[in-house]
Amino acid sequence: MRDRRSGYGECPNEEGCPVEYTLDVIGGKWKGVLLYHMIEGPIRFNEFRRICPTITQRMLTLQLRELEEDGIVNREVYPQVPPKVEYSLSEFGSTLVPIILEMKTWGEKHKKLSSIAAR
Amino acid sequence: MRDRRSGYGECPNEEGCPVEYTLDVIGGKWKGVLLYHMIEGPIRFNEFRRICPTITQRMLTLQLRELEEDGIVNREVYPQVPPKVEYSLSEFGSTLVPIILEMKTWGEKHKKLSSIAAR
DNA sequence: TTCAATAGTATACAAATTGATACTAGATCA
DNA sequence: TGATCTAGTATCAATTTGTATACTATTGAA
Repeated sequence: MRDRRSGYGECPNEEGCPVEYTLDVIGGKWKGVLLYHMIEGPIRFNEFRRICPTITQRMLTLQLRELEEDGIVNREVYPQVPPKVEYSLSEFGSTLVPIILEMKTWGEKHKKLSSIAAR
Repeated sequence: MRDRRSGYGECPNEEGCPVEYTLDVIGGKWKGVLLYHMIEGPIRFNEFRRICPTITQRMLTLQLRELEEDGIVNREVYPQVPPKVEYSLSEFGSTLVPIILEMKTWGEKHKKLSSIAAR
């Protein structure tokens, strides 16, 4: 549902489900996690890779590009060698922080509980 | 990342990202939307279909089954013909409501703005 | 001089997720 | 008698996501 013109936007059945709209923006497989790690401040490409070692370079690139296209993250390139590129939440992206923090809170609470239950 | 034993759970790099954990539970393509429509109370299979006409029967079944497996929704079958099956948030599922409501709030606000911007 | 580091791109392929369509049973309605 | 309703299955196709590997340019360090 990436293409907003053929997906959500065209469906005229009602005025559109707000949750569906939100998921259209942050519903990518890794987007929530990436946004989470940007809350603290700008972060570099390879820092992401170290923090989430299970995401591949390709996926990281793709998800960051989509977030950039949607105006959620800013990408700043420093003309250095070796290259330095920093990703950070845009002003618009910052409006998503409450959602991400609710996810963090829930995860912290129930991750703990499920690891206890697993004993 | 459905299989918690091979996905999130096995990765021992740190104690695990809470947002990743949360997305492991509600990250399915339609789960957020389905949970949202259950907030108001129990809802039947075909009611979901009418409310979200773009979800296929198959996907609806699959996503509801996963939510059920994870203890997030209750499925109640009424022995009638034609059949009646109601889905509702479990007590555990209700702990996710704050996340869903944040998504709703955000969607309502920015859906409006983007439809204005589109003129 | 060769190696490491950075932030990627390119390519090929495998696996997982999602979608489209047709089909089912049994009661009720016309 | 045949159509309609419900809550699904079954099967196959298409899309998305993931894996693996090789490659780029430039600087600085060993």
